[in-house]
Amino acid sequence: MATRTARAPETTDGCCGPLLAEPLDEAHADELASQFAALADPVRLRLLSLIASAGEVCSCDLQEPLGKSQPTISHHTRVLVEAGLIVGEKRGRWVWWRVVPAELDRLRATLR
Amino acid sequence: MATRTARAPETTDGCCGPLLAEPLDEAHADELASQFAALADPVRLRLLSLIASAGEVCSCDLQEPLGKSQPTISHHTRVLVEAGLIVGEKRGRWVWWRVVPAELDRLRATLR
DNA sequence: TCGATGAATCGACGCTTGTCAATGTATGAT
DNA sequence: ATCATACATTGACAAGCGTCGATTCATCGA
Repeated sequence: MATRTARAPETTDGCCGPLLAEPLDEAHADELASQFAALADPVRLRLLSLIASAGEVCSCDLQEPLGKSQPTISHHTRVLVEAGLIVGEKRGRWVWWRVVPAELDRLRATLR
Repeated sequence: MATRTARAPETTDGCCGPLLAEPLDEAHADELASQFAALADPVRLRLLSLIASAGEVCSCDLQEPLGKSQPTISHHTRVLVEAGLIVGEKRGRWVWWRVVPAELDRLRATLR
């Protein structure tokens, strides 16, 4: 969530230009790989897709369409947060999730 | 390699428009996830990057920069082939690898 | 203050994955 | 025909990951 320390976009500075232009060094490869790993699970993709297409989603609306337990969903949102792809804001009793378009843009840009 | 049945781009037809426009169904999520999984390893990313930036690369030139054993590299190329991201052509004694730009484009397009 | 509710954490389980040594297979040179 | 070389496959092992039940933590309403 927003209040938790998200450690992903420590990289937002200048990491990882086009993957295909010049060979990656190991450090950048590790960072990139862990971001792609966040997308390498069907449940997380559907989660991300749900959040993105709705603009903003409460956790309470995720469990039913995904068909997973509450701890499992919490685990997946955490992975996406640590990858910098979504952020959660705690409002009242619920957490509202949004995507981070800039981070998706960065990822997309590496596939050039 | 080119002669092995690559089972990835059975999807090249019309799978998976923008991830962020509408919720993914489970089938598409599975396919997409396995493609991202192919990118979710630092060795494979560097492998892909090496191939892409060189245009075409012989396997014999991969082992040294990657610092992995021959079977390990063979394993990773296989994963990338099955994801449809590279193709290999056996010429003489060597296999030459190239990226499949269209497939990378498809993947990139899903991150919108 | 207390009980109820939403979400994060913990512990455990089975499955998948990355890695390598050993072996197999195909191609080229002698 | 035989040997050397380039790559694929197999088998095995450790590490990582997805999942859930149980528990804990935090927030709100009564």
